[in-house]
Amino acid sequence: MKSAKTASGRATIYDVAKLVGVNPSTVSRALGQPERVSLKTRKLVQDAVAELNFNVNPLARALPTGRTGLVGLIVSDITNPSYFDIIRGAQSAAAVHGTTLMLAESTESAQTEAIAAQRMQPSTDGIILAGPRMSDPDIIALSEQKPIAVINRHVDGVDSVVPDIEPGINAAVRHLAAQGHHKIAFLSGPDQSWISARRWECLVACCEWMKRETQLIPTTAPTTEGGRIAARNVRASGATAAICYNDLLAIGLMQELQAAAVKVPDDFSVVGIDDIFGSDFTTPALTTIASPLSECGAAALDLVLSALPGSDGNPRVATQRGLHELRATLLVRGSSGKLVAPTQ
Amino acid sequence: MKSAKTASGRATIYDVAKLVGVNPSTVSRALGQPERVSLKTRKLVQDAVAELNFNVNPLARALPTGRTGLVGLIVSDITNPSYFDIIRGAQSAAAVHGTTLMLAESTESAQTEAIAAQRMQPSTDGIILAGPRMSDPDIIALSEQKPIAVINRHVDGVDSVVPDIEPGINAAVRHLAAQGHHKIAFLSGPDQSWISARRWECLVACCEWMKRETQLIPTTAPTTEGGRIAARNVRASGATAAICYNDLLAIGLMQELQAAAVKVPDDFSVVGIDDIFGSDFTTPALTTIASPLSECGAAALDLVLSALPGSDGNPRVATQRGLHELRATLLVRGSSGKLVAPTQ
DNA sequence: CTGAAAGCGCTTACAG
DNA sequence: CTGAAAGCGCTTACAG
Repeated sequence: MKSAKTASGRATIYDVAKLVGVNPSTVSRALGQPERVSLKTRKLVQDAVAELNFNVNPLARALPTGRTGLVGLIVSDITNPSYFDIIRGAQSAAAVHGTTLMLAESTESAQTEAIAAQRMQPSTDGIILAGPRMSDPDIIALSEQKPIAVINRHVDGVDSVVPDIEPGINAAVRHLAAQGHHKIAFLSGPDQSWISARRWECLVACCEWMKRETQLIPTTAPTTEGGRIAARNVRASGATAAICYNDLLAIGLMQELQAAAVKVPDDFSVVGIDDIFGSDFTTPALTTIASPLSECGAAALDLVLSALPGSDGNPRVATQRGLHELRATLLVRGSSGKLVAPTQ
Repeated sequence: MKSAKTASGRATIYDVAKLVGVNPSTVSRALGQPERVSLKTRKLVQDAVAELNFNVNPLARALPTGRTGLVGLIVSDITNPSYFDIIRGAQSAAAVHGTTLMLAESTESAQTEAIAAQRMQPSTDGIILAGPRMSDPDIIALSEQKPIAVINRHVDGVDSVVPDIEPGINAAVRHLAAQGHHKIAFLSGPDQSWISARRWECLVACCEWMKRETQLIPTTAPTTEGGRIAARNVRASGATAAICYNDLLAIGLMQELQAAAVKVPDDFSVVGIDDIFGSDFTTPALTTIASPLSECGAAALDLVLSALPGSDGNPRVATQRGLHELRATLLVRGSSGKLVAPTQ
């Protein structure tokens, strides 16, 4: 540490004030509301700030104002690439607004998630929950303290960002049906995943309409490993195609099927959801229902920020704001296609 | 917001103190140094804390103590999957220590990076710079204010984490030489990337020793797109194999070569560096020099934390601390192999 | 346009 | 073991 201006080694507005010969409050004004200060002092303060290499301490500022300039982002599993896009989107949006992101992970545990949220709560202006595992009441309780935005889940009265999956699922089922598939398996996500249940419901409704069979295959984890493990059950179900809760599951499933000499897509078609990085690296490239994850992250950040006192501040659902880009769309690549050797 | 205990809607130690009937300072002690308070009051305080759902405000605590419990992490490009592993490693390590990560991005610009660091500086206990683009003096200046740890770069007197790339490069060159390759191209990283220069130097030395030719191919960006663009120059160089600054470059190069009907690895071998997520999804799977990125993130966080007043606090280089796992190792997969149809 | 004062929520010597 | 006081760095009515 360098010879200190202050205990923490940095210059404060008092140092600036002394150098300029004004009151600290004037420095504060020159910094925060320059129009309320004479051009001359403004200039003097700027010079002193530059000379002392002064930066305002956002933490100290946060105390009297209640605004920290920090937004928390809690993801359930930082290992999961889907969240990378969300993090990226939120981070970029944050940068635009001069806000900084605080990152935490719930490791798929509702309790860890709640604790992380509690801990972040006092030091942030608001929190984004990406794919939360917490209960609705817990989330609502949280949202009563500070703005909360939820991604991929709907909670009454809480701002949420959930891209419309229906067009994607519809397109996928239609696509598979057209290729001769009659029974479509669904590899589900974690039990507490709200969005997994929605996707399954949507698939059921769609298959009913299209007169196709469908079957739920539970998985041990939303990972490639989980997909691998589920492969046997998928095969045993008699389905000839699968739509998976996420791309990781789909990739794992495909790998395991191929390891068992099941040809994709000739013998079996695989469809993922998300379009994560690398999903087009596989052979065949993964057909997937692309979810605008990065946009979701950005939208969630915008929601939090606009819910802050000073903004318009009406809770709303991003998908209802006419954010037309927040919908899932089918991306047909190589892993889905005509059934060459039906198993039934 | 709920009916407020305080302006920000939360209970403070004053509320707890009032409820218990003690002085706020006693509450503070009961929370921070419970052994300095009678068992009875400690219990009373705990109950009141639970009843009021009180959480200490880390920001307010930070002001008198100078410790924020926050560590900043600045990456040059959040879009680059290599950084995901670093972020992940740092985040996990942070969670273990009850520390929270603040995330920022420099978008490959030295200036943006410096600004981000300046902004983070007052509100964090220390900062991790992953693949910094800033100049040495700037980094040193930063490190004089708060603990700094640098990943994939060496700066005099600054804690740094840089996995030993040499064993990986050596193994790669040996491997390629054994497969009949005589000229090896290197697709370089960004100009300001310290580690790119080191990797190139290392390759030159190794090729010299092994009596192989090598040639530097500059790239426009460390992305798949950059790899694609470089493909033509790589081909023109007469090299029959390439080692790339990172996997993204390698994957792009491979894609473009394949698009031009160049067979990998029969006509040309491609080797990446990092072993990012998805690098084994390609066909052929990418041979790569695996870098322990996640461990680097964790090690950097440990360095920052241990440099804090109260810890032993001697700057050192992680690789010198006997962290044997921090070395790169060759992962031979399908994208490298025997030269079937040499071009020269 | 600027100063002096009080306060944001917490901690920590200093007394007792 | 506990209270009263001062202070961390900043902001914002309130006067002038």
